[in-house]
Amino acid sequence: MEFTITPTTGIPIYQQVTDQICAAVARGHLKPDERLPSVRELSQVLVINPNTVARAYTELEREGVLYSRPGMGVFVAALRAPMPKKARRERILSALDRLLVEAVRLGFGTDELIELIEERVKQFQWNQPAAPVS
Amino acid sequence: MEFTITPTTGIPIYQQVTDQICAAVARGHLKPDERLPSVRELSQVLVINPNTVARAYTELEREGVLYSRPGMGVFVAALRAPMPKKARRERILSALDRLLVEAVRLGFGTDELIELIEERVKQFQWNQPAAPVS
Amino acid sequence: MEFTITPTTGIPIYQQVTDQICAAVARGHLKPDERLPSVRELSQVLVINPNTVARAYTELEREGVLYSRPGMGVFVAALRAPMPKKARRERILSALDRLLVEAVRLGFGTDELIELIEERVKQFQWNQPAAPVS
Amino acid sequence: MEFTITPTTGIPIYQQVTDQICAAVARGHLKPDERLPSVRELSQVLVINPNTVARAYTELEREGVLYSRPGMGVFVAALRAPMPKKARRERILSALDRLLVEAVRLGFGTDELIELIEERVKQFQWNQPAAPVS
DNA sequence: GTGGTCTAGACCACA
DNA sequence: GTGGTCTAGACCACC
Repeated sequence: MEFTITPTTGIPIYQQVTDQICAAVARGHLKPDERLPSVRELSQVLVINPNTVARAYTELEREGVLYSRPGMGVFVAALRAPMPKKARRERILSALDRLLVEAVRLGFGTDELIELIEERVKQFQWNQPAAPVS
Repeated sequence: MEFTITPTTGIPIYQQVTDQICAAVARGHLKPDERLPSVRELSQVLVINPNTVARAYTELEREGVLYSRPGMGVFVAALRAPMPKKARRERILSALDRLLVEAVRLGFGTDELIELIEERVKQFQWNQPAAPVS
Repeated sequence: MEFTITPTTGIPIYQQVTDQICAAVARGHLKPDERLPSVRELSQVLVINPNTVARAYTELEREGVLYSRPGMGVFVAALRAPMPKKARRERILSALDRLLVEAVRLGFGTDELIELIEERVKQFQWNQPAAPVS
Repeated sequence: MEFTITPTTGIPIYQQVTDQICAAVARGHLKPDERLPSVRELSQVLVINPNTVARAYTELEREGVLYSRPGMGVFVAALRAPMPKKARRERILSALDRLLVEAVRLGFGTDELIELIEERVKQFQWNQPAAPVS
């Protein structure tokens, strides 16, 4: 459970938190019913406002990735039914298009881009599909 | 010159405009010294606020992708020197990471992702590096 | 005496306990002067914190539904005088409105809703008024 | 578009707002692409904090009931695909059970309850199914 | 101790 | 003008 916040990147802090939690869940670093750090705890570690952590937790709870038991803490939810194939495909294509637009703007070729992806994937310690979390 | 605006996608409208112009330039659909539609014209076609189009043009002018001749209109600038390699790499990696986070969340594996990219690239009619435009 | 606890439903656990005890009393599954399981016992069965069970018992004692004999345990109280008609009506209307809001959100029609209620009531094995318990 | 806030009822304010907007949409009082009052406007009318209104709007946006265009305002989304029958049924049954528990506690009989519902439904000006909104 | 809600006020980006 | 994010600090209910 190591999170990194980059406040200057334009990506909202609460979203950086949700993304990293999702990735940790999908890769199995966080297992079902495992307890996450408390709101106050995590806010101190990341040096951000407790409300910001709470917002991240709340959103993931509504997405079904986490569940909270007041007085007890926040926990990883059991794996959920996979989302419809079509919706899943649409979401990844939308994200992919954003990358391709940037690649075109920067003058990257297909081969160079794929090479870059394969390199980055290794750093992610990820190459097999994990359980979808949202 | 066919642009598509999706107001609800979270990506600012002015940025959707700049992205699509950049892509058109990089892929040769817009050639140097070619004239773009006037602010008023384009705003009517896309059904968006003229200020938004003006902002997109201004930004691209500042980036050196376009130039304006007062009273004549806005034109595509000549190809520019490529940006520093390090900055270029950082920008594409940042965009790439956002895609990978989404892919992990949705449970895509490396192979499935790369396959998807190759398929999408064909639809983009793009596989060779073009001149960088910003 | 079979209780079901659903920790994730948003309804506080102590309230789920009081609700189910009240319902059991009102439907005659628990009779006056019958002894309830001890706090420790029930907390083990339901896998919840003993404090939570204690709170439920204390609350029902305060409401006059249960009484405790120190050293002996907790017992079902004799039936009490009904609460004022106006207060009773206000409480059920408040609960009813919450249901109706949900029904409207989900697009249920009046008929469909009432049909559902009649079906559910049968499963509750309840169709005659029982003595009010709180 | 008349909203009523009851701060003392225990139901969170932001949820009272979301409920009333949902009901208005489902009953057709708010039509697709209709603009809602701005965050600041509504917060002044209801005498609550702008953040609270914003939270209500944000949640409904994520549920797909509303959409926002930064700089323009918040609008009613087009009707969405209905949710799966099973999920819909589960949600209404869960809400229904909460009502039945209260009814049993207060000693209401089936007939009395249904009579009450039919009476309340008339005040809601609602008896036909409307489009589901969440 | 835990999470949940609300208020207040600031700053930014968008149109 | 609009919505979006973040901080600060308060209060409450729950366990």
